[in-house]
Amino acid sequence: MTITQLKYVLAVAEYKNFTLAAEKCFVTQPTLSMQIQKIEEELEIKIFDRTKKPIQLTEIGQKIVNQSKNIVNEADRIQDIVDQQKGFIGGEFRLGIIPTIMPTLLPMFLNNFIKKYPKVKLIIEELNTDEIILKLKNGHLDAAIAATPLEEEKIKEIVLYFEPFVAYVHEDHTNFKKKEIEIEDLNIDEILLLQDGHCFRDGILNLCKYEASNEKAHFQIESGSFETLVKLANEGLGTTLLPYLHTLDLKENEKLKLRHFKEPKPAREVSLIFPKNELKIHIIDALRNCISGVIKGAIVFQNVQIISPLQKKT
Amino acid sequence: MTITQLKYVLAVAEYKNFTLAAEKCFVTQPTLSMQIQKIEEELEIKIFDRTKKPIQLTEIGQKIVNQSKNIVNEADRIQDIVDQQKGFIGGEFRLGIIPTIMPTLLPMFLNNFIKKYPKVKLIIEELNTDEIILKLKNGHLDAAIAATPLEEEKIKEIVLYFEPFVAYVHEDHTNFKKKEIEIEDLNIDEILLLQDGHCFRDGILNLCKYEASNEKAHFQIESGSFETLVKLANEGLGTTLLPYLHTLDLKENEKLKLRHFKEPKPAREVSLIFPKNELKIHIIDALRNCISGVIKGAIVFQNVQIISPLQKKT
DNA sequence: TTAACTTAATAAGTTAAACTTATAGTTTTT
DNA sequence: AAAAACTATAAGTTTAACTTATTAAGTTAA
Repeated sequence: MTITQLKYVLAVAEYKNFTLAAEKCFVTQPTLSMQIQKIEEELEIKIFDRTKKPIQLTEIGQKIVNQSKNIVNEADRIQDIVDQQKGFIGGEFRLGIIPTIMPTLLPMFLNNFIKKYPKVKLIIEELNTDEIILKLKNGHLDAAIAATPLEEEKIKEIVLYFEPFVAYVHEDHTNFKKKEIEIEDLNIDEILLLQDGHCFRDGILNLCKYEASNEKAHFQIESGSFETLVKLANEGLGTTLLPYLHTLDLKENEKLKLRHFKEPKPAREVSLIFPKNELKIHIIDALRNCISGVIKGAIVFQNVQIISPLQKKT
Repeated sequence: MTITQLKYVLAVAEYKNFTLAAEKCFVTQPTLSMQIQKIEEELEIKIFDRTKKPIQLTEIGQKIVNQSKNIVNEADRIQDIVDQQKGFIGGEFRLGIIPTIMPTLLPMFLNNFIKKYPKVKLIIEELNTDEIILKLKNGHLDAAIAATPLEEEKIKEIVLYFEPFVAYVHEDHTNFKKKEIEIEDLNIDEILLLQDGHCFRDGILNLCKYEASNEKAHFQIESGSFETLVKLANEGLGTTLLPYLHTLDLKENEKLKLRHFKEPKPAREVSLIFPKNELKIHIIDALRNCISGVIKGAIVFQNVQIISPLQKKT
């Protein structure tokens, strides 16, 4: 049994097709067929059920695939360990970003980063916080950008910036007449929120002293993007809260509806998070420097109070 | 990088000697030298510092060795997975046993087991409970025999038997005159205990309503074996508690000093414990049946109260 | 239902890798 | 200084991995 054979098995399991899998492995189809046969003979089991079309995994085959993923993953980390020791800034780097940060932050640093570190192959995934934590722990991600603090045992957080929330108010609302508003001016019943799963939503619920045990009957409208929420607010359907960076993209007439909070402004803490093993710490450092550089020009430091992204457990 | 190369690296790291490592790997010394060189070239680092005698690992080499252990371990599990699927009873099986169970239980079933399952290569280690839990979790052990319940998330327990505690009392002590004694007759200050780390000790402390926060000033005498404790008790230095199976090995004149408890007798629960992944469940089943068989002749069921091996967190 | 197509397996041959024996070069021990 | 212990190198063999070419089997389309 070789690591190469395991990689072939994983490829066939993924593509359900020997020919395609062979291409992806940069070998010819007979090579791959023979190697698969060899490992099947060695273990004296069939990994694939070739009678089905497309090819299916056998029961034991599925178990072997799962274990093979572990092995191949762990094997790939050898190179990471070496790179870290050498201080080499390069190789694959998988970065997760939560949806409410992705569209504003990514364009600010991405170009800069890939020019500065051309040897790094950055693979970016949009994921919510729960998925990110899972993937950081099992090694599918090298780092992520999310709202913190998360209080996760095996995950380290480095704060990048504090992003104040800004209220987006309809012209007819009483808050529209105020220059600055306070948390007490908000009514949980009239706030438009992102659908569940977005940690930004949890943060807002904390802000409004929402108890996790309550029914959700109030929130009839929940969207997956701020754009929708802004449009709904325009229709007079409620107030929404936007992270500061999102407000920069609004049209001029929409910006008039923004109302900042009095200090200390409610804000979210945005951090670069990564496993405590610090496997790719050099790339993480590079990334942090890069983001800190661009963010200084965009967010001035203010007196803020941090809203936790975790739901309060009453 | 191949699994074979990683195994060679591990062998050299273990034996600090290419020639010896080569033997253990069943290849010639040049083969091993060349393969080590090859992986070093591929990673462009030196794993071993050959200037030192005996050969030492470099800093990065140590990290690679650690990771290689993971990989090789995970790779070995492929065969386990296949064996499990086939219901094959064989291969290596690593069993941990706590020191207070080892000398009495092991001789009772070992011969029987190895005759019944000649294909199983049983590797037995004497370890205390903490070490056992650690090694079960990281895969260095396949199963273990320990006092339970342990309330460990990822570990499954199958009760083998309940083993009553028996008091061993000096002739001059008031308890010596009683036919049966009660827990209340015991005074924590005069009980001879095993040194810390043995879970049997923790069990006894629970039994005597010892509070974990107390000072340990009372226990001046703590030994690593029951033999010593018995001798100390013979000298009139205190009372000790023995698990029932240990009392069978006492000399006739010593047996006269044993005092059983009134029912419900304090007892420890002895279980076969193993990771919930149930990787070697067939061997575990075989082992359980084997032990249950011999134990039925040795311990008759009685009314008992289980003493937890965990220290109570008042 | 036959022909064309898709896909996996097999055969034969090549290349590359892993391994062997023999030997040279170091360092350590006596 | 010689012997011993140990690793590296060289040359050659065996084995394994891979290639191209072809066959076989199943699927789709005419």
